[in-house]
Amino acid sequence: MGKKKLEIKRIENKSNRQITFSKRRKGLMKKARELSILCDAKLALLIFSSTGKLYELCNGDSLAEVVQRYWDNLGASGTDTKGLRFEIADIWSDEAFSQLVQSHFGVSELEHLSVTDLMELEKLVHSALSRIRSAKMRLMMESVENLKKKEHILRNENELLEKQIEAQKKADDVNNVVTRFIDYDQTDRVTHNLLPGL
Amino acid sequence: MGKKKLEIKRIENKSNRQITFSKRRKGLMKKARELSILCDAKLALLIFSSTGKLYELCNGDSLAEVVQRYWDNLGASGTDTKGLRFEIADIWSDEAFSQLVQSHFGVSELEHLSVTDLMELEKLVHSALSRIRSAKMRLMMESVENLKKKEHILRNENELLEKQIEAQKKADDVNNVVTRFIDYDQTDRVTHNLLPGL
DNA sequence: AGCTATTAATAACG
DNA sequence: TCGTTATTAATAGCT
Repeated sequence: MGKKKLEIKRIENKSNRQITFSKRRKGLMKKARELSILCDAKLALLIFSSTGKLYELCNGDSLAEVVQRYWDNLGASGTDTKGLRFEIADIWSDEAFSQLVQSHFGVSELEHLSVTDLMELEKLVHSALSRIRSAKMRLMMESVENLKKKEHILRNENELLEKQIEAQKKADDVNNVVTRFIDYDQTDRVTHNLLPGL
Repeated sequence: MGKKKLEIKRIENKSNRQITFSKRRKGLMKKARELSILCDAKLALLIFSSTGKLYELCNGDSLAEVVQRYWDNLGASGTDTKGLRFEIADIWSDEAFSQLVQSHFGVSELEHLSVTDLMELEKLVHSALSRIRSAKMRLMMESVENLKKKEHILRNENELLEKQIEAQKKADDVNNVVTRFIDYDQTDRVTHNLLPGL
């Protein structure tokens, strides 16, 4: 969906690859967020660029997760306002975060916030982080539980089927012997009469 | 991009939500795959439908590896002084930790440590924490993968058994007809001779 | 599960 | 890097 149709294979030109990565990553995350909102789905998306940079999205909220990366990786200092400004400035392009700030403080530019506001924002983002973590953990536990249940059900089914086969094998053996007798007894007439298809 | 612009909010109609989920999930996964190919990116995508069904996409590495890398990324390094102090306070009741501090610094009370000691401890605890987290995540991902593998194997086994049963049923039907003929023909002698156990 | 009118994403260019 | 635009791609509402 560009000026020309693009073949789906590795883009060799490094610069073009980087541009396409940036655009498509943004688009992908947007669509992921939309899916989670529209359809009430839980999702997690992790993307590592070819240079190793990590982008991730969890449950439709890219903001808190990106902040999580900054928080844990760079180590946000509670008192270093300059550092906080810098970090948040880096993720400032994020639409959801921008909206959150707008609705919370009435402005969308971080530069307009006071130190007090920024500290409140910091706290808010931090609590979002822990909620996201616990939600993520719960999801994983749920998926483990689901898989275990599935396994159990399948095991039972398997056992049942195996018993059925055993039973049928026995019956079949009996019939085989009988059948062999019939063959031996030259009763072709009979089988042909009764089983014209064979 | 449909006949009408769709507002991005939860679709209340269950049927429509399901349809949209199915369509958009497919689209999202396609785009994720394209991104990974075009831009040489590693990615992992997990989607849980509202009914709990899991869909996942993961290129290159196993999901566990991608998540592992993600987790390692988070646990790299950092000095969140406030957060860490809080965490230390929380786990302070733990005897083992107390002993660790004792053996490391010669005292078991945090209050007796110098700022330098506390910073060292902080670093130590942080790295321990990230190692624990990464181990935990790895274990959980492994168990998920194992369970999925088991499920797959069981499903295949089930399919096979079901096919066997189908085949045997057919054979059985044939034999039943033959058996009924034999019964009708008063060949009790034969079955008794050949199958004294029945 | 398909179809089509629309909207949305984006490749190439500036 | 950022914005614009010509195209292609995705999909919402129907059937």
